[in-house]
Amino acid sequence: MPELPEVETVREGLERHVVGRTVESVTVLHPRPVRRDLRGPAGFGAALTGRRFIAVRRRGKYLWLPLDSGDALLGHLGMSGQLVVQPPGSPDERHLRVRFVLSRSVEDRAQRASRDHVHGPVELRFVDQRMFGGLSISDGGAELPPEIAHIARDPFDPAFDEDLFVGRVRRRTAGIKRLLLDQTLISGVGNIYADEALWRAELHGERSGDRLRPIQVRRVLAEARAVMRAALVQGGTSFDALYVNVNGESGYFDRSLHAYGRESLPCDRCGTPIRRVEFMNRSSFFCPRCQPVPRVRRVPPRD
DNA sequence: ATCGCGACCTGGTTGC
DNA sequence: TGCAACCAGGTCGCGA
Repeated sequence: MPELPEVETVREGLERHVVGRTVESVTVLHPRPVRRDLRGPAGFGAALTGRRFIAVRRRGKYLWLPLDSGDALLGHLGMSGQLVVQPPGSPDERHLRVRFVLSRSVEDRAQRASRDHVHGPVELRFVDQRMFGGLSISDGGAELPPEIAHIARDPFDPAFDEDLFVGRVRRRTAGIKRLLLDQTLISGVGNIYADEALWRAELHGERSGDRLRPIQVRRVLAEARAVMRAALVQGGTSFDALYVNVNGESGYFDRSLHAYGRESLPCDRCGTPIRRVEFMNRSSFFCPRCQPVPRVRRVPPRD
């Protein structure tokens, strides 16, 4: 379940191993992951062949790789996506969907020789069991793909506007968890870190945005930052070399979770069993004592 | 504009 | 042992 920390870990890996390389060939093994690209699988591959990756950027859970053409390769990992860098010839992953064979230019080889000892071709592979994720080419999207212009800045973006976020949350009637998951308000937060941030802030996810004090919104934002920062530090150390993992490192971080996935286990603060409830067709975990359900029930408007 | 829900996907796990 | 139901959840699109 890649959220911001996992995606940032992938970004760093790609920056190290893919930037500067040129696309020699592209093989789309399943059409679904490139469904958003109107060129179709063949056109997608043709448009990328011969292009060079010049950077890797991220906003929230989206990644994009600006190309030497001014366009960009835009990607989202969805629920189960991975981007891995492998030596050519290594066995295909079970759910390999797209393969990019990358070469390294002579000038780039000289430039980066001290940072990266892999000189031969490598493969960038998009692996995705459930295929909620995808790749597409964003025309002119090097700076910021227009497809994701509606996504808010994430809390690690230096230009993230905290006052703006607080103001927008406090004008909304939806529960704070739903608002944390709204990528147009704040990006990068998913179900796991939303629950963790709320546990740390001692707020129930159903508390309406417009009934929260500014300091409470600031608190949950600070906790979201803190928990994602901690995950990022751990995730960043869980791989090196060529293998850029997405799912693997969440296992490391499991041990640091206080709410998510801990149904019936004692709250680490007060010992009360953690509760699990259905929410938005998924699960929410919270401590019923530290995070009391709001007294005034939010009722959806009738008629 | 905002809210809240269902659809999209696959495969590992659970229960009968 | 076999099979079906359930569960994981990010994002989009829709109706209200």
